Amino acid sequence: MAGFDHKTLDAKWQAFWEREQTFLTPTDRTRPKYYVLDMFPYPSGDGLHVGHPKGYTATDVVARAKRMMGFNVLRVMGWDSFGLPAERRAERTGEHPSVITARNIATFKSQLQKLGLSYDWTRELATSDPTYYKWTQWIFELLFERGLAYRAEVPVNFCPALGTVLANEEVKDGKYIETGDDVEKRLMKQWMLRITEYADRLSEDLTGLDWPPGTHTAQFEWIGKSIGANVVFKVVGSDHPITVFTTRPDTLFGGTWVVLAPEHPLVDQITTPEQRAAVAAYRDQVGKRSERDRTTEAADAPKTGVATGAFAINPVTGKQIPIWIADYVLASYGTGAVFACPAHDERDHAFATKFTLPIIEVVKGGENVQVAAYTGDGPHVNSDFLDGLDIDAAKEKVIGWLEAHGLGSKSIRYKLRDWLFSRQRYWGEPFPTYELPDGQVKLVPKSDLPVALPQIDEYKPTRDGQPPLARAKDWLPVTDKETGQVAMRETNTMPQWAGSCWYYLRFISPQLTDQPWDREEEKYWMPVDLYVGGNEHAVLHLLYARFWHKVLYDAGFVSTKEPFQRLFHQGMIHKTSYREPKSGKYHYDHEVEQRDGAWYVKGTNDVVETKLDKMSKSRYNVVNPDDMGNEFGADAMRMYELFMGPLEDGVEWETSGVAGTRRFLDRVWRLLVVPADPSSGIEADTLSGKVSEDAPRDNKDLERTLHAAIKKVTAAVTDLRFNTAIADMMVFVNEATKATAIPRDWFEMFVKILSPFAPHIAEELWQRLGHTTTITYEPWPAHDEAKLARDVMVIAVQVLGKLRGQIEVPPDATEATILAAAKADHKVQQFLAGKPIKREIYVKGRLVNFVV
RNA sequence: GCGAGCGUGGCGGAAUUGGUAGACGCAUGGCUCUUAGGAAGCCACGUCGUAAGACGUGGGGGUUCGAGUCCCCCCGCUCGCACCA
Repeated sequence: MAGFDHKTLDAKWQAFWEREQTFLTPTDRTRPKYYVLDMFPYPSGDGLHVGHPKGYTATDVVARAKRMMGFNVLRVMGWDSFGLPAERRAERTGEHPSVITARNIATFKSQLQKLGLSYDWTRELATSDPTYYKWTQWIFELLFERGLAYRAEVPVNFCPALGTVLANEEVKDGKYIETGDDVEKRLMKQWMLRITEYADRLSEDLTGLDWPPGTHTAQFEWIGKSIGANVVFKVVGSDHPITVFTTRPDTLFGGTWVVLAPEHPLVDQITTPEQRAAVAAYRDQVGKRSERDRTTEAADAPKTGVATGAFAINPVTGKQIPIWIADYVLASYGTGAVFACPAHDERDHAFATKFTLPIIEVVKGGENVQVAAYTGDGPHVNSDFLDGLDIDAAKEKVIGWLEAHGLGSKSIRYKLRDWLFSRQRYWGEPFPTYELPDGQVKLVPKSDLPVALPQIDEYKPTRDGQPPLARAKDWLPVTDKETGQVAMRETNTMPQWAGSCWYYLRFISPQLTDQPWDREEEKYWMPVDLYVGGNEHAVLHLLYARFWHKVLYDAGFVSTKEPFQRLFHQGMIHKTSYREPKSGKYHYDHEVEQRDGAWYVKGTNDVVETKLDKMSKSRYNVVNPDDMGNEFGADAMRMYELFMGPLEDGVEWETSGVAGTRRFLDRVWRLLVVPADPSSGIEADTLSGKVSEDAPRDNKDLERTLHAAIKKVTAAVTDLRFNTAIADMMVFVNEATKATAIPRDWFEMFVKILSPFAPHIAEELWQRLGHTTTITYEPWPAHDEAKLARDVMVIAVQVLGKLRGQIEVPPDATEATILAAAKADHKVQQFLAGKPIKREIYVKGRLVNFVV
């Protein structure tokens, strides 16, 4: 054995931490706090792959280092345990989802524990636990009481053949993508959350957050605030005017027709008898398309539409313009009606081209607006009182004019829609509501929470398409205490997002039974100082959680406006997958071989395609962290996860890289320990004697690399740039391996900075150095800037920007002596060769450049 | 289509932010030790060249004493967004 016995060490120290409760959250409140949080996983049946621990290892290094730096650290893990896969499995096997979920959680937990992650497991929680979802329901009641939860008839994708509701993603061209069964729009009463009420604050408060710019932008654009105007178009021969929303009221003079969404209520009233058949046919055709399909076409895609035969009056020109219907206008956005200005809008231009409608230029600056729309700025033309103004000035003026004439007003719209909060599933939080015979909806009294999920015999929807909870016949009726009437419980459940909207608060006091969290503790711990997770949650989860948090803030239950002060997305770990193109069959990497630059199934001529893919069981490219831990140890595995490359980058897993970090740890081990080697007569480990109190302290190279590593690792805890910090630790160990002796305090400093990365071996080394307590709370070493200086400065000498030599000078050498020394260098002299020096450039401590 | 980002050895990646390109690691080759295998240690490792040296960060051009880094054009890849009025 050339190094340490990782199996013994990993088990020994994991047992020690558990026995000593080393990672129990501290209770004194005098020290500064640090709340570091991982996005908690959905405990899938597949277990962990090596991609999961990347983020968890990064946060673990931060947590462990912060503890040593004197912070009280809140470091916790839980389970986002409601969700579809467990329900689907239950449908197949009849096993209760809670049983499936509990088993998966046990697997995940044991896999995580084998990595030595320093979670306070006494705070573990699961969103599907009634003691947890009791408070999810409690927050829902708060939303309801504040007018932010309401019920609405919402069209859902209903598949009669399957008797179930489908997500938009599952429907294409009116068919279920899996089976091809017809899908119809069916109105269902659904819970909605009024997130749009918080649109402005969700947008504005992003500014103060330390978030990746991409995520910041994604949320900002998702909310999609646009400022414009509502403009009233009178309809010829009708009392019902059309209100359109536009962000370009300045182009009204170029407005040559109006388009209504096919579903617009006015369509029936205004369509002329001649056009009725065409309109009906078009509406029928559009009705089959989902809104998603309608909105996933390019702006310049060919347009469809039908004229209603009716005419509207352009409010600024007074001219009559035709009214059309077209599917690119959506009933659910704006007012469901637009006016078209083909000269300055791509969609309108495509429409005008298709149906030969007039195009009037009103902003100068483009080429020929008959050929292509011009969307840039410029002076207005053909626009009466707007002529000569730029877009901003024209907008302001025309809105003033519209308001003065009662024909419109300034208006703000958001892309963000209210949040559809009902799911027709079993494995989710039941709504704490019931409906009286008269349709009135009431909340279950808070003292009766939680409304627990009832047992049912089958997890499928009912024959008539009711959600699975409708099968719980005994559970459905409930007596309203106020009126004595028998009411019916809600059969929808909440979406998976619900539980993850507030779990970071429950971690603060997860065992509390009479409150969701302790208010004083919340003031101490919030906000989350560092939140790490994948960027697939850039919008939905992170936006929904912010929304709930703001509601809780308004209600006085939390003390911060925002939950997550700093956000970081770790990159995904990929692995090559091998797939036979014909059959679509995947192969493990040991089943394939490379010949003449192509890949084949071993021993055959069957070609396989290679692709760098996400790890997934179905692609046969999963690397299991348990295998890595068994072969190389948890510490080597942890270090490789962070050494692979920058944390935010997606990289390919290379198992040979783990062997490299393992070799590094073996080298560290041998600095202190001579490993037992029975074959050469050494029966037990002994201390090497290399690390000693009286080792000479004049090894400047060793001291410098130590302090450089301390500096880099300390910075890495803040920057989350671990790969180069590990490289610097390797440099120190290479230097220490060369040294004949290492002062004991230097080695101890190194073991301390190593400990967040490789805690098992660090604890063992610490103990063998004679310490009796854990290294977890040892004070973090500080680097000494003076010790980073070298005895000699190496200065590069360039002539005309090309490297021609190097000189060594004392660190305190003046510029003049350095320049003189550089000129004296014989190699440099060859290139100067009597030519006059025009310029001498000296970059402090780095280089000299002569221009000749 | 629009937007953002990226392109560096056989591979993952470094580069003090305009100052010695290739740190650290993987893979590979050589040597030492070893009965052997393995481990460990040492050395080499961008290309061409015996060497001096020349060339070299996707390609082309520019700014500069000096460019992987800044500017312009092109090529390629990745990730977002996708008729939002």
